[in-house]
Amino acid sequence: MNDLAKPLLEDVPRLGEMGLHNYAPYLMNRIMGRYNASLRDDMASLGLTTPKMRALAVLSVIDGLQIRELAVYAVVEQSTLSRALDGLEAEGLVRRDSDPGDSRATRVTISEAGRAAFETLWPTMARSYARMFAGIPTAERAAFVATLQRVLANIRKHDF
Amino acid sequence: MNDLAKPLLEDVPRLGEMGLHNYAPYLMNRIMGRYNASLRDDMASLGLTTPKMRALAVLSVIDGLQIRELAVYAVVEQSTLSRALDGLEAEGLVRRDSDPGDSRATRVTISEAGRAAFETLWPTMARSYARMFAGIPTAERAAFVATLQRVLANIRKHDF
DNA sequence: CCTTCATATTTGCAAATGCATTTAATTCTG
DNA sequence: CAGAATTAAATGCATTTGCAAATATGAAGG
Repeated sequence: MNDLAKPLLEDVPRLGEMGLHNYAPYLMNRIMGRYNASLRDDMASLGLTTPKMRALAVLSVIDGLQIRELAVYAVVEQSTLSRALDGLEAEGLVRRDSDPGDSRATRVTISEAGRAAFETLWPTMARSYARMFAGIPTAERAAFVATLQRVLANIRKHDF
Repeated sequence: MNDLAKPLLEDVPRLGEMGLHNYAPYLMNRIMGRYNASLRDDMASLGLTTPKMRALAVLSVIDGLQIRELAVYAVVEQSTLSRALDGLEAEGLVRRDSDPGDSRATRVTISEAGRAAFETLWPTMARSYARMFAGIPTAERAAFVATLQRVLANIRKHDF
């Protein structure tokens, strides 16, 4: 066993000492739990599920992704995404075409109807976002996003 | 309709303009998606599910909560928590006692075995946490947590 | 004090989820 | 270049989830 690793492991602070409200992962779960739940309710009234909504949101920004890439971006299990795409395709909001460069893969394209659908739900998302950061100055928001980007870079498996 | 609300709604920036990687809720979902998935795998090998693990984590810090409070703290649907507690109680990790002051309610207490169980899984959580914030200086972490607390205060429904 | 409304928890049930497997295609290796 | 290992996506299936209803208790109003 490595000598250097030991002190690090022994130095782990206890959760109770830090307190839940100073533990970033806890706070982030609390926040996203509420954010996603509230968004899910809004989406339900528009006939969309969370996986469908996330797929549309990502595709509205980066179109023509492979399904496995979309799964990473949208933070949805690949099998769940596959079924969400069945629905979106049936509703004419996206198209699945075989990837010309790799015939195992499928590229997903958002349709005009899909863009229109996202346009109708975006104000709801934007409203949630505005509420989250209400009263937080621009500089603080920017610093926050910068840290989020560093954290994502630390833990992501894929390089996107 | 209120005059003041209109300009705000029209001013909503588009997601595409901001880009996914500058959109805080997106980044947080990406981060927590990976964090929770990785933790879930680790917990599975210890025979615990995410709801069980979260309940134990919260109780290790704040014991004797009512179930509905625990559901909020642990970010678990109450019906799901109810079933997770069935499991934890059967394994002797927590106890459910009728609340003396309100016999509709149940207070949940962590047992010694429960604390011990959490002690064994905490190093795993701490390792994930350390990895997330590797290379991020103390001051930046503190600012980040401060912003998280403000955001939570903005969106939470309960005052805890 | 009784009726009505609200709150805490559990449970039934249908739907959603995710793991593991399958199918199909690509890449690697000897 | 044949065979083995890898990757992309879809699907079968058991588990999990969460909504809604049921149960039980407490609080409020006339």
